[in-house]
Amino acid sequence: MTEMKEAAAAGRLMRIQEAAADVGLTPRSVRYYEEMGLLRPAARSEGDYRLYDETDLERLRFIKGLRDDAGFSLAEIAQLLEDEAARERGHAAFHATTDPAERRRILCERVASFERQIQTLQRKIDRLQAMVDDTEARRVRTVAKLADTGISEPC
Amino acid sequence: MTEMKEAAAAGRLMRIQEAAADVGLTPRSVRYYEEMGLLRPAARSEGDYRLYDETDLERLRFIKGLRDDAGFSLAEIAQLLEDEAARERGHAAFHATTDPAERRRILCERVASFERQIQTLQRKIDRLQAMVDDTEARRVRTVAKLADTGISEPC
DNA sequence: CTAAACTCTCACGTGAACGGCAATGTTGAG
DNA sequence: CTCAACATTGCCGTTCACGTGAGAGTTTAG
Repeated sequence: MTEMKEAAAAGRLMRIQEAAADVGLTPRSVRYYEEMGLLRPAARSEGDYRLYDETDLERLRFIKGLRDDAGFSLAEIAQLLEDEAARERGHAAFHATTDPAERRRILCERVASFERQIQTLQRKIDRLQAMVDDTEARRVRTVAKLADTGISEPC
Repeated sequence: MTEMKEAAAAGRLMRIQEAAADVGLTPRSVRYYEEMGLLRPAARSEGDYRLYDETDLERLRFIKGLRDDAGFSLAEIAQLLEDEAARERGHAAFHATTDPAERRRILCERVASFERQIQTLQRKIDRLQAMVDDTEARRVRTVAKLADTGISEPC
């Protein structure tokens, strides 16, 4: 039992099946997302196997979230990931310099990127909330009619 | 100028193009939704033209909202409309009886239906909100790193 | 070293949600 | 009544987001 339970937290690289299963996708979908330019595996094995690391998994979870929860198309997700990519490039650039001014600029860009992402999601939430409010108003009107029936008992 | 500006509020019936344009859909989509069982036009002309009334338009707007804003599939929308249909049947049944107990039962069912719909939408909002919270947390961490750079000026 | 299990890259197939065209019929203004 | 404008059904085409092999190569336990 000296074998590792799983390719857990550390800097382990996983192949496509394990990676896909981990985030709840199929290998085919993961390859398709790559084809669409949504991600590239951290590395390739000698035999050209795709190898994913933890940041890849986070990215895949992010994609899945946008697809399932928000109903974004892959094209829209690509837009959001453009920002994400810029942040990662910024991360490298951040560690490549020691100039405080430069570091500050990189971090500021990241913050702005996060804010754009939040706004995109928030707009969707707002529209959904409007639908909820609308339905709620109709519910309230119906409850009012219920009171009109004379019987004021709950359902 | 005695002609009506548009087939405005009243009990006017509109043909498919006007109806579709009014809610921002194409005639083709409207026919497809009918084919999928999402709605049936209020009436047909003598020559079998589809004729839509105001409640049809509301229904179409509801469908469009679920599709565009919530990203629901037509199958999921069909589920939600099952409830909507039940409400409309309830509306007829409501006016068909004068029994207060029966009327109360119908209204209670409508309220429950609205509440189910709200919950479905709310679950989606919650998941989106979780993504926003996540992104917000990352933003905050980045802002903290910004403070660490020594310069405490805003961006 | 072998064999099973996994992976690679094409490449074609599929279901959802329409777009678009054809052949035909209906409406309504003039 | 006529004729342009709109409608009908039917059917094939398309895009998106994958599913599903085929055929060949790679990894790794034993």
